[in-house]
Amino acid sequence: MSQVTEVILKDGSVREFSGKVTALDVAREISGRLAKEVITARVNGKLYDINRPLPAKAELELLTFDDPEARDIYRHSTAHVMAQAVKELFPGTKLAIGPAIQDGFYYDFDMERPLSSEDLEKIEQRMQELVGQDIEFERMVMSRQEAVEMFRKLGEDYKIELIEQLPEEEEISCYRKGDFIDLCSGPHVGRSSRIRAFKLTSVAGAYWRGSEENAMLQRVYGTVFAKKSQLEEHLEMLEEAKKRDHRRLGKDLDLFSISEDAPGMPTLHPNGVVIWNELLKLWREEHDKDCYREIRTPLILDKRLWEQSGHWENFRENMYTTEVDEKTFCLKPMNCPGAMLYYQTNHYSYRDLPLRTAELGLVHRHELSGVLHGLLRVRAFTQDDAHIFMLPEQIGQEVGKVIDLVDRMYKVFGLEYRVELSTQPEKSMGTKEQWDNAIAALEKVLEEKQIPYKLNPGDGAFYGPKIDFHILDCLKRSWQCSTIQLDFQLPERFDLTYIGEDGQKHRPVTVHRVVYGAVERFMGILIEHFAGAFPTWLAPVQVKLLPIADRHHDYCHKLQHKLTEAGVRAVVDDRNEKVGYKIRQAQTEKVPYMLVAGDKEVEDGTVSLRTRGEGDKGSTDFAGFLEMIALEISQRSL
RNA sequence: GCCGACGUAGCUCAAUUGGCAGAGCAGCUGACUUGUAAUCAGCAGGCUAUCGGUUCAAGUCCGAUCGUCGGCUCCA
Repeated sequence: MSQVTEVILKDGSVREFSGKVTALDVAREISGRLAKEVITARVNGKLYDINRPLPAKAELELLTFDDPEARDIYRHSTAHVMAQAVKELFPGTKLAIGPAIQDGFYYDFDMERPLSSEDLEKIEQRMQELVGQDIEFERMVMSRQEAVEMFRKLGEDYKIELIEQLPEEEEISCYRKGDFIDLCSGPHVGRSSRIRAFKLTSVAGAYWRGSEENAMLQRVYGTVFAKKSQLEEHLEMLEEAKKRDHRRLGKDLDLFSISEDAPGMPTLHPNGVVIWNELLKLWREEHDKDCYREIRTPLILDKRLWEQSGHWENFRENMYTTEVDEKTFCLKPMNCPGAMLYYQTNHYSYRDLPLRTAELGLVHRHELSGVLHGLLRVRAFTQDDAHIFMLPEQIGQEVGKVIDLVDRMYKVFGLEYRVELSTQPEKSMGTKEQWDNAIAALEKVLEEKQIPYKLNPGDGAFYGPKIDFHILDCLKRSWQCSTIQLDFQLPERFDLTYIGEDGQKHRPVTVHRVVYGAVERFMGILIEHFAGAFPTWLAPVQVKLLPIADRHHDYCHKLQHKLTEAGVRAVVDDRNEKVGYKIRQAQTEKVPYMLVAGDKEVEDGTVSLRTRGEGDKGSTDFAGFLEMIALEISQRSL
């Protein structure tokens, strides 16, 4: 009796096959092209190898590289080919893990000596050969014991550790490619020849399971695509991203520098300070609208205070200290204790709340040297902080107002963001009940505002849960900017009170929140976001006046004066150079507007306008230009 | 902090097996008086990150320190 397989395709059509049939067979039936491109199949809702026989009744969906799940399988299979190549080239290498990641994959290896970039080339070459051999990825299911024994024989200690930690009911599967066997839930791409355009990009150390306690492994990163053109496009994109790197642009545009003598503590140059001041101007305008009151608290405070706040216990390894008069003082890593001291200087009625105190506070945190990264990860930074003291029933309203403020301000820059909610970490203060209430309050606000968010269990601050706003940089790395953190602990520790309607003392709730996060980091993100071509309102120099010859200098200086009076940042390039040269420099400085003036313009009282983006715009009436640019600046147009 | 790579003029980069540290741009001086992305000529610019070692000789080789860069979250 021959077995019949009934296949239901995505469009609802039904096909019948006799005997063993695989997803690849079905794809071949449909079209030769699909057979070439199919990577994996969804069979009755489960992902299947395309060379795995289908069950008697199969609802089948064929997935190609365009599908995100198939893409990850493709990447993961490439990681396996790489592992095979490494094991062949470096016998004795132990395999750890090799997952798919954004744009590619990696594999961690435990090996005798570190890999060099020449090794990467060799590995890549060997991979090319393996792919060319067109070996089948063969799925093997085995018992837990069989698997452990097999990997013990192979000396794959990490695989044994992984198996032992898999849940009891989990099926143990391996994949064999020629002589190479790896533990893997699959599925894979069927045959190695399906893997086409790959490149190994870097090698780095990485700890087994990400913990410093464990062995340091060699991690090889790679990227892979279904088509060569896609790979090339991706590599070009990375090159492009490098040009946007804020560290490169910070130097080119003379915005900031970081001295070897102050690692992680940036020095802002005059151009950077212009941007800084504009950011703070916007910030103050928007905060005034929401009735924040700005305060300033000390940089250095007695250790006693940090013991009271709980920072000494929970944050000590990140704090700088100094001895003065036989007392220990700490350089503030956060602004909250200062804000608490301010609250304590007065008595409050429930009518005084919410009290919104804002502070642009410079904080220092001793981050590990290896994590420093331009302006994006620093040791000294200015938080655009605020502490809101409120009645417990005001939480929803106040957090909602902050969310609106963040959204309003990010829109000015055209930045997109993702929201995350983080809950109670292992190391934390307060009771489970307090935490649960706080988390519930935050969830409620997000849901009421219909904001999609990702849950980060255990990622909250030690004093309370938080809502984070993440912005992506040019390399799609995610950076936390705004954060809204509930805190039931500090009011307790500092014994903050207000007098309620009942005439009794009550405990206020505190929200810590930042919008930019760190002003330095936000600037770094903006530099990359705009690739240094800032919108006019942020541009360090908004207009450059370019006289053609010496006799036009006076005219240009007169116009510069008018621009400056109107609040426009304008400079005259009165060096003894040709206009082409001056234009070239203004362009590389990414100045939004250039005004060229020669005999004709002086005579007519006009200017010849050139914009950064569109080039020569021809003769323009100066008064009209002034009006236009003043409006553009005041509206903070993008 | 850990793993790896790197550190030469303000910037970008050269310098053969260890054999006199060099170029372009920027800067300064002068000439040219300039019309939409680089005018020409000249001058100056350095304790090769720091400290120590090997050597007749070190930018180059060895060791340490400091810093920078890429990773150290993605679970078979």
